[in-house]
Amino acid sequence: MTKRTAILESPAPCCPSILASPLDAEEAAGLALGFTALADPVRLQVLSILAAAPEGEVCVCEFVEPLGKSQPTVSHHLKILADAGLVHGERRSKWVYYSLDRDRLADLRSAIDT
Amino acid sequence: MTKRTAILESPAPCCPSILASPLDAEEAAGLALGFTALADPVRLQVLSILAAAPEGEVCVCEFVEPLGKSQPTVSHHLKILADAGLVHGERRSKWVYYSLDRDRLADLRSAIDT
DNA sequence: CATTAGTATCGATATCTGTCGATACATGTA
DNA sequence: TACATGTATCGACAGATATCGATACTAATG
Repeated sequence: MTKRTAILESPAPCCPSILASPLDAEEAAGLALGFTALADPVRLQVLSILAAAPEGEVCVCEFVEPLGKSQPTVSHHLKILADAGLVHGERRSKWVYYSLDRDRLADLRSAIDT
Repeated sequence: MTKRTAILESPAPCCPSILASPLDAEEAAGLALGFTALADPVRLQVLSILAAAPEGEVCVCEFVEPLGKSQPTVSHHLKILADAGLVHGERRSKWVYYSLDRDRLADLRSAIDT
């Protein structure tokens, strides 16, 4: 038994909450990875642009001008967000379209839920 | 008028949401400061310890052993959390007691609310 | 006043991170 | 095949950050 009470045999205790019980170092490290992805202005703008996109997806090239960053820098931030599971990229011909993973964002939100 | 619709003359548009409309660089920078405070395992543990404290406050010296960090390091992290508004410290005789600011945490949560 | 104990600051250092130019890779087109 | 365009990776560098020992500050106590 873990120290967090299981809720009806829930298969994966996906997201530890800060406020439930004191986090051990490992849980904290995992959560910190997620929040590190949010801890940058450019990446927050990326997420907000994705969230506002009518089609739900945005091509890499469409980020460059509004963010005011170079293409390699944009690519770098998209990779960090993708590694954190917050976005997903899909190549369609020459272009790569990124979309927001709202479930993953909800996981992080619930981690700081009261 | 700002681009965010005012809600009944709400005085301070305290917390921009990622998902409402595309953030400008300034809004994003402000939010990133908050998430930067959460982007560290030690600080997440600090918050979880505070949240679990029955009295709602914890003395600095009580963090050192469970965190496994030196006293200066603990003090450093508490300062970062305090600067971000997530905790508040109050000196009582020799000791400084820190408590969690749940409202500020809720602000950050709402910023990534769907 | 001297001492003790808790906390914050300082200085140093190793590591991480954001940024960009150059370049490689991928894909469509002439 | 050669070329053009979109994207990712590489290499380098400046700035930020986590950490700790030494030290200064604060408050109680002998």
